[in-house]
Amino acid sequence: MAAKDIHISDNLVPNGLALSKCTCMGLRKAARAVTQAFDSELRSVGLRSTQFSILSILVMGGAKTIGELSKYLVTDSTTLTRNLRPLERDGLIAIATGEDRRTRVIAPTAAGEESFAKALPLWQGVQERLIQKLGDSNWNTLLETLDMTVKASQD
Amino acid sequence: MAAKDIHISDNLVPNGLALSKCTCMGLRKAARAVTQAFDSELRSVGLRSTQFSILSILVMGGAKTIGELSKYLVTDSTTLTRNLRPLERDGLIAIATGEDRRTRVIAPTAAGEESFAKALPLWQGVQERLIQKLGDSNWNTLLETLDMTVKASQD
DNA sequence: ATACAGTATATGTATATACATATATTAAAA
DNA sequence: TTTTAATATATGTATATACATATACTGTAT
Repeated sequence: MAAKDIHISDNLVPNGLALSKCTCMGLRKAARAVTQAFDSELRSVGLRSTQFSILSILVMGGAKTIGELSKYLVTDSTTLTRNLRPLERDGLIAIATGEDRRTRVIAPTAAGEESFAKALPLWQGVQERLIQKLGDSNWNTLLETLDMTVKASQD
Repeated sequence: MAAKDIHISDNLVPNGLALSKCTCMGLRKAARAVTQAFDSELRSVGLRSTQFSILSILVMGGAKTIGELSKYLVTDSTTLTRNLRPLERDGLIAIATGEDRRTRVIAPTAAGEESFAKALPLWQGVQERLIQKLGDSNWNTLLETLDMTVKASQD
């Protein structure tokens, strides 16, 4: 049975809101689908989506502390501490103590920049195919509403 | 430094695509933000977003196999096998062997229906606040483009 | 200068996620 | 009918995620 053949018939709560339109489920579902697509391409260079994101921020934007990264990525800082481990282990980033010695300053290594450079055309391929399938207008709308959603969830 | 003060200045790849507009990063970021909001409400009834989603499908749509759930949720079936564990351990679902004895049929228990009923108004609160903050039109657009994105990622 | 409050990160624990692989069962082929 | 291919789920392993709590450091008040 294909996914599209599954119908959750009785899915209206009393006031008319549909559970099948749960914002959280919809977002997580789409995030899984898209992550699978990106991960599948990036696998050949040994990176995952999350790792590529972190690397891209560091390579394009320069060294950042864990706190800065976690705010930018809307990730708990304890999550980020752990997300950095595989990158450090593989020699793609370096973690140093900052001037404020409570902080850790994360910088890409030469190997990290190289890995990012290898991954970039693969990323670009998936990104472009997705934009093309969605259409420019829908894709732009998607990215805009995602940004709004992040802000709306936070205040 | 606030997240909005962080600027990834040099973020255009040669052909003009911006890394900061990575579809995957945007989706994952928004999924984290929204999940945090829903989880924060659902915590008082001991459910997480993922668990609430699964419960809602079973309660509103009836028993489903792991395969059916995994297709509907765009989740790897091995992930679903594991997602069910906490729900089973807490007595909210029952897992039985189907007529096709390779399959497992997942059904909500009475406790599961009760837990879902308790969670529903909490879910509704977060959902409505989000819709209100985004505006009906933006929210509808979001849910539509998310659906499109799932489809686009899959073919 | 010292005590105390606040901040940045780390660790313990639990769930979420997926790939590679193994197992069990069904369906198809010979 | 026996063999073989396909399907559904489970397990091993690794990463992603966040909360509660602990630790280390900074800044402030006295």
